[in-house]
Amino acid sequence: MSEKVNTREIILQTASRLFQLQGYHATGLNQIIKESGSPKGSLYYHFPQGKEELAIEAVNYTSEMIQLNIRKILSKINDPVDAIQTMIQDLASQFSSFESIQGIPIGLIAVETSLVNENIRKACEDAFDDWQNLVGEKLIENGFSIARAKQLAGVTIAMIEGALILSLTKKSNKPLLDISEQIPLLIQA
Amino acid sequence: MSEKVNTREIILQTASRLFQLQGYHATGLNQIIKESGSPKGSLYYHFPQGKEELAIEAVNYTSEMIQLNIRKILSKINDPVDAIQTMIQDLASQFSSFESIQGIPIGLIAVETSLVNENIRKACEDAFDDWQNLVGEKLIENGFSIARAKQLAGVTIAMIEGALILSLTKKSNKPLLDISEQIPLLIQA
DNA sequence: GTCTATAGGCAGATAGAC
DNA sequence: GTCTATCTGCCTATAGAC
Repeated sequence: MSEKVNTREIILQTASRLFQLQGYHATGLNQIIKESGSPKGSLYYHFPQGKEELAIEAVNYTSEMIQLNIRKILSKINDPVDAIQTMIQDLASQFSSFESIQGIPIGLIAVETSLVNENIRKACEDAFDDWQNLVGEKLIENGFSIARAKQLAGVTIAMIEGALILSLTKKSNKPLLDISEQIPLLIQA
Repeated sequence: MSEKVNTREIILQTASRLFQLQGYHATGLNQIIKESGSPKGSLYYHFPQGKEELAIEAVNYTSEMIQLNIRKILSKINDPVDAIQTMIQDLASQFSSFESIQGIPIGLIAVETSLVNENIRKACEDAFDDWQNLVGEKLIENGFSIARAKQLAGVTIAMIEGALILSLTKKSNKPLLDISEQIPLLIQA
């Protein structure tokens, strides 16, 4: 109903994007308020705990966006090998266009903060677990044992995160495409 | 000959350790000089370009330590599957003891800086390439084609980096052990 | 080569008007 | 709920004595 756009939402989206691109420590609140067009007072009104709270909410927000994407692909493609390969190739195709990449960044924030900030680390752990569970359920539906499905889903997430690191570093989507090719070797009855 | 320990070396080792644990942006020069016991003047004498130069040298230093470890394992174990699994399990075993982990950290620095600092990014890319080449040569010696060996070596590095992220985030070495189990599926004649 | 003091800027956070 | 002014502290970097 309200024509007024939600200030909190704008701040959150801006923060999510910047944390993803630059990481936690390299992203300043001043940059977030500047790019979101909101003053600092509003930021601290909506996120009273400051940068830490904002980071946790941003991780949750990003995780949910990624979950939506995973669900969409998994429901559209029946074969789990095809589905996972499509997920990876989707990421790879984003790579050429812009620097608007989803997904690594939680890995980035996770490693930056895992030894330093327990609350943010936990948010990242939850994100990884949620993605892993989505993939794991798909494998269980396709006849894998629960234990094997969980393991393979975890391995898949690890491969994707690692390939994203290499792709970012090498400025090429080849590492992503290379792991996509190996999925059939891993996932076989 | 000189009883005097090399100041430059101490600064470099301290910086390497801190960058690995905390990342580039979270590590301040003040912390480095405090923990190394060297004054700021010495740091800027040995690394005139400041933090960026120090980070590049630290990445190179860390990469060489890891290369030594990879070479040692690859020369001791003939079977490539065994050798790679041993590398991964070595990493996994470091995990329980301390927070003295090697290896991720270059992934951490890589992602932190890849979009922001071209010189540091390049140093990280070189590190990844060196590790990949060591593994790749081992596979070529064991009968894999050059193309397939390069691809598998890259996939191996990606899996290790990704599993390290998950292991750090979950505070468990299980993700590393899980990828180790999959190596035989990937590497087969 | 080693060390100290300090400059200059930006960080996260807060107070308080509106 | 929104916005500005400001505090304190840490950051990288430099100047210059020894």
